[in-house]
Amino acid sequence: MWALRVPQTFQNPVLPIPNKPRDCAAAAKPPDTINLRPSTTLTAAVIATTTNQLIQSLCKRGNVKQALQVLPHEENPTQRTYELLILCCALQNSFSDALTVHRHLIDNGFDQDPFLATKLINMYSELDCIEYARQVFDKIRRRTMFVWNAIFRALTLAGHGIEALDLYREFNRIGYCSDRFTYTYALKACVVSESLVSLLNNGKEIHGHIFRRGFETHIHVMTTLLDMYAKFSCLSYACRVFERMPVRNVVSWSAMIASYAKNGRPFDALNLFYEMMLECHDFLPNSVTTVSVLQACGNLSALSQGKLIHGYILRRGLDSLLPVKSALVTMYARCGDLESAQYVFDKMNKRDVISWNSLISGYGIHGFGAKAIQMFEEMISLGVAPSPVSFISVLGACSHAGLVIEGKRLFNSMVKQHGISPGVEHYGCMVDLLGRANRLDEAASIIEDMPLEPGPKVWGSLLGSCRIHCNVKLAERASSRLFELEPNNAGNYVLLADVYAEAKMWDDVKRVNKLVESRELQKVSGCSWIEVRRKMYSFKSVDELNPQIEQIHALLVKLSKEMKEQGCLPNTKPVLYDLDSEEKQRILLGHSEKLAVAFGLINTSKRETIRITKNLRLCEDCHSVTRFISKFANRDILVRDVNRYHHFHDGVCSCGDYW
DNA sequence: GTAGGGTTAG
Repeated sequence: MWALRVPQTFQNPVLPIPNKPRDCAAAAKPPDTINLRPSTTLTAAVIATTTNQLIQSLCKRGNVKQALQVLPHEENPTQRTYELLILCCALQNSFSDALTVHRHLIDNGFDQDPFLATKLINMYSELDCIEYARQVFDKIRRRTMFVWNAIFRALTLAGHGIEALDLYREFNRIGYCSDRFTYTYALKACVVSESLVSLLNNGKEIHGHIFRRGFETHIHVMTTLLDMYAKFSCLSYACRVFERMPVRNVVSWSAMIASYAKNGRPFDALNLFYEMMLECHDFLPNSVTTVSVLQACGNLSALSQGKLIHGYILRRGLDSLLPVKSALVTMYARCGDLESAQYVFDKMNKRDVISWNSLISGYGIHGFGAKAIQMFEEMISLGVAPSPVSFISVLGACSHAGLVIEGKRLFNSMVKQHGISPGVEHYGCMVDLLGRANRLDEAASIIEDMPLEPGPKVWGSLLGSCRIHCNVKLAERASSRLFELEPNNAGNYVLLADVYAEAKMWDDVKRVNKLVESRELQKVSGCSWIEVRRKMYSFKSVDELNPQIEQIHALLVKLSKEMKEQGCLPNTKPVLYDLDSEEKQRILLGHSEKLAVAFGLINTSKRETIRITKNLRLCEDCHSVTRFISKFANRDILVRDVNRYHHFHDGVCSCGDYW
């Protein structure tokens, strides 16, 4: 099935290419007196013996304006002259000059030249003028494979996936055969679609064509195919493509590592990286590979692994590129080592908006909202324009720190001061900011008034806040929308059941749990992990696999007695079942994060910070127990949950019990 | 004359 949609741009097919002033065209004589800068006149004139050569020479120097001054004096501009003019306009990013060249080319009868049409399509694509590229394509009668591939590339780069696939269907219908380039563009078109409807089936259909036409051995096509499946989170398909590739190179390995890193399988990403180091003797990982590996380390909070990779990057001299440095900043921040993140950032001799965003979000997840705002403002004062992601980072930081007024101010400054209209993600941040701060009505009215369709993330933020502040009515409203939008996301049902449990509405808890069972949904079970002496240990609730499990349980029972003696009673709210208090306490003692903390206490030295990561939100009881342990055992404990960091020190948590 | 993998958020 092909999805069809007429693009908006087709409604106005004739685009304004201005007419060349005729008096200029009439002056077709040798350029004996042309007003050029003295230095240019000298150097260009020495090399050029004809006007065509002079124009070409000026283009090669990037002087498109001067080349255009000379152009009217050339009676017979050649294809090569136009080619260089087009390339120069694209390189100089000059749209007005591009239109002049295009007009001139039409006037001189070159508009049906497929070679120049290809170049024009590429030029308009680079100038972000996809409508003009499409018009060139529509007008050219002789469509070579270069012309077709150029428009597929342009549409794909512009994110017009549906339009590209629509045209690709036409291409096949007419009887053209895809080559290796067409296949890569068509596959990419499936993932860049602006539509909410998944084009995975189109991708699978193209895969079928590739298979039947014997392109399954082509490394570029296969790598793009692998990447397409990964972008649709179809990891098993991506793996199969990777495994069946007859030849692999650094790009195919990197693509597979990135697929794991981006799809919640950081362990596999790291394992594959190491396998690559062991198995591949003809090539080494490059900077792109290491960026994905750093991302995996950050996702795992695997600080010592991250440091190892950092060492490797330095030894190989891969640290000169900005993406590697930004990835290092993120890795250190996500691994809980903000000092190192700041150190890497400080040592950067050049920074772009992404480097700043990395640091801002780092401060955000650690709960240092004011510092994140300070960095955001410093970035602007240094002349770096904030991107939409900068606002997500800084608004997220406000949300974690409860900085409602500052968050509102920053949100309002988006359009007024920076010309960025808020996207769904920004509204989601505001719902989160207000909701967490128990301003649930305000959060709900943000959703009602927003000009965009609130997606599942926005309703999810509201439901999350309803869970924190136990608002049954609003939770029911948010979840009914979420059940429509994401019927298979078990997390939403769990959140609603949490709200009912807290309100002691046990019949409703049962009803929601039955719904989960009847829909055969898989709840994500809590999992925590800890890195001890460069090894990762993971824990699930009621874990019997760890050889030290008895020792861990004994320690937790001892600590819980100690807590009770000091008047700290267990918080049984997080237990969703209607059980007696003792049974609830027993369940609470089996929570994965407590097991990991106890394991850390047993297996690390007194001065070491215990670093734990959890795949879900930290539960209230585990939070208060960890706070107690940090004082009682005099240990610094760092816990990263799905949202943010908690630094426990001397009985206090950095989140101020606000998370 | 065209091609594959990577950085920031939630």
